[in-house]
Amino acid sequence: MPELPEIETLVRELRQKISGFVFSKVNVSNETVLETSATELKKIIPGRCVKNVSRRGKYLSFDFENDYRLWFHLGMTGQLLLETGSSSDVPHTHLIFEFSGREEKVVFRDIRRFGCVFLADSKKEIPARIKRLGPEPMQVEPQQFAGLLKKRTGKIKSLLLNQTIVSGLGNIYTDESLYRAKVDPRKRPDRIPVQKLMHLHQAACDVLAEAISAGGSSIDDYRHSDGSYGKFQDSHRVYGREGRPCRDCGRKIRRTVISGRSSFFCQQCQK
DNA sequence: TCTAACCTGATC
DNA sequence: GATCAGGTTAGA
Repeated sequence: MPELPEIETLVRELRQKISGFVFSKVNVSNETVLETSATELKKIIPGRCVKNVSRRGKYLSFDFENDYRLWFHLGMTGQLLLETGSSSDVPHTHLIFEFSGREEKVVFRDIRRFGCVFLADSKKEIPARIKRLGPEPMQVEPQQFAGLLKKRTGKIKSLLLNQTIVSGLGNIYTDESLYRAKVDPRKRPDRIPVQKLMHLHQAACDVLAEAISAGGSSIDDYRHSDGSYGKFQDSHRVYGREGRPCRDCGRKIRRTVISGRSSFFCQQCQK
């Protein structure tokens, strides 16, 4: 599910809603999503105040004092919800965080359990998973973006999905970016002019910004922190539109498989 | 650089 | 029953 716009949406909501909240306890019903032991979590979390909620790539973090952070990755089906009722009955609820003097609880739910949660003292050490991330697409210069891709081999779509090159793009937003930049997802970057790669960077920034404004894409499992749906799925131009007409030329959108992932594109428009 | 594997559920 | 799904990664 969740790519950069979906995580950014959650970050903005949760920052607004729980900044200043102090954790009182954490309930762990499934340890398999934890990369930090339940024992340590229960020892460290209570009493910590949420100073900020932030994002790096597809990772979200609750920021405490002294650079202590609680990191979340939502995998394919992860959800971070702010709930008031009894959330523990809902299947696949793995963690529930409670706050001092507050009714709301932060609930981590993940059907397929590809997500993960871990604590880190960022002052001592940046977690390896975070450290290896490439730059944020919206914070990198177009020329640098083009340069990062140019020096690699492989299909452009695979490279955009590689989080160590650029972080935050997933299957939806790579396809949507490549469509807008009119680049064939199967093409190798050494056969794409630098100008076009820079155009691709602009396309990615545009798509990401629009998706954030729409609150992300809710196709299957992604939900806002209040359980509501994102809206950007209605604006997808190629993703999930196999056989339907291209918005620009009317030809049928094609589906192929790249890096084991479905890839949607218009063979007429994307060269 | 690419594939298979990790998991569960929905759909064909 | 087989196939597919917003991700990541260990191993070939």
